[in-house]
Amino acid sequence: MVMGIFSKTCEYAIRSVFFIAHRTASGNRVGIKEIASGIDSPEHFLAKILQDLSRRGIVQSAKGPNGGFYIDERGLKRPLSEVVEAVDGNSIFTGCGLGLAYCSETNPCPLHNEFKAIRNQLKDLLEQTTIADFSESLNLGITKLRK
Amino acid sequence: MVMGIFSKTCEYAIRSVFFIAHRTASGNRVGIKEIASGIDSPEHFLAKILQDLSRRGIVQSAKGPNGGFYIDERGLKRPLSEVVEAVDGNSIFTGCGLGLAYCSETNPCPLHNEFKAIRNQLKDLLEQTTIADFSESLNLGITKLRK
DNA sequence: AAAATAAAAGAGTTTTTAGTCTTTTATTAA
DNA sequence: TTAATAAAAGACTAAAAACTCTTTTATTTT
Repeated sequence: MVMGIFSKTCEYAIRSVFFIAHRTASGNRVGIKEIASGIDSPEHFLAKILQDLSRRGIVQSAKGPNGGFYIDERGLKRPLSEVVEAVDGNSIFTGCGLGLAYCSETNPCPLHNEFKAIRNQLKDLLEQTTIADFSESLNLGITKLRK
Repeated sequence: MVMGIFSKTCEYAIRSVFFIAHRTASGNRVGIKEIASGIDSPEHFLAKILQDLSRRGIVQSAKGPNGGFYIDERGLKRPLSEVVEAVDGNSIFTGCGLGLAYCSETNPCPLHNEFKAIRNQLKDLLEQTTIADFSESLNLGITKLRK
């Protein structure tokens, strides 16, 4: 009954990539402890999420002293939709609002077209904004990532 | 990782009220077995959901022979948003997309305004359509409720 | 009144999501 | 080359959501 648009895992993923992007703009790295406390998430749980994002090349990591997570030039230009898809899959963009597997253009559920418009708007938003897009507002303290 | 807009419970709830409205337009009642098979949901699980909707007055029920569920005149005019709120609460309309409790107009998360537009669109859609609105398209067989 | 019917209620189990704890591996700096 | 550091990996536990099964209560028909 908590019910966000994304899973909690995905919320942590998005907040963490924003945080990492913001903190590693000048080539440095940031550790899991700092990220977890910076975005108010459970440390080890976030570690799992970042391991996965790392395997997928969305974030980069380095072990050992001065190691940590960072995001390379290409990563900063990635749309947010890639983060969301990596974690929650693409059903949020394509799935039927009423949970009907058959639902399609030719075989629509009662709310098919209405939901399509909303899903497309979400899709556009996530595809048009990149990970880097939010560093600026975070820098200025206009937006925040902690609870 | 299945991730619809609504919980499965809520999807069943919406599909069942559409089904009941459609089947009981002329004052008759429909039993839980028929509803469950009509919308492809687990019978006893749906029973719980309908018990709850019944307590809230969204659907009506009658025990015994010729008993079953139905929706009265007032119920048919209820907006879909009441069904959704009864089951999933209102966080879908009000919650922060990134799961941040503090997030608000004066203390926005990085995606606050973007998500607000999407949430409002969903809210409008659900508030402007009533339970009865879909009987017609179901009658014509244009839309369906089974998987 | 008894039998049949059908929802209500209660008490579970299963599955998924979220979160924790411990050990291992890689890297770096002294 | 050893000690320290930090992510990766693995094996868990906890909580929530989804689902099942059984018993009870209300209603109606015979």
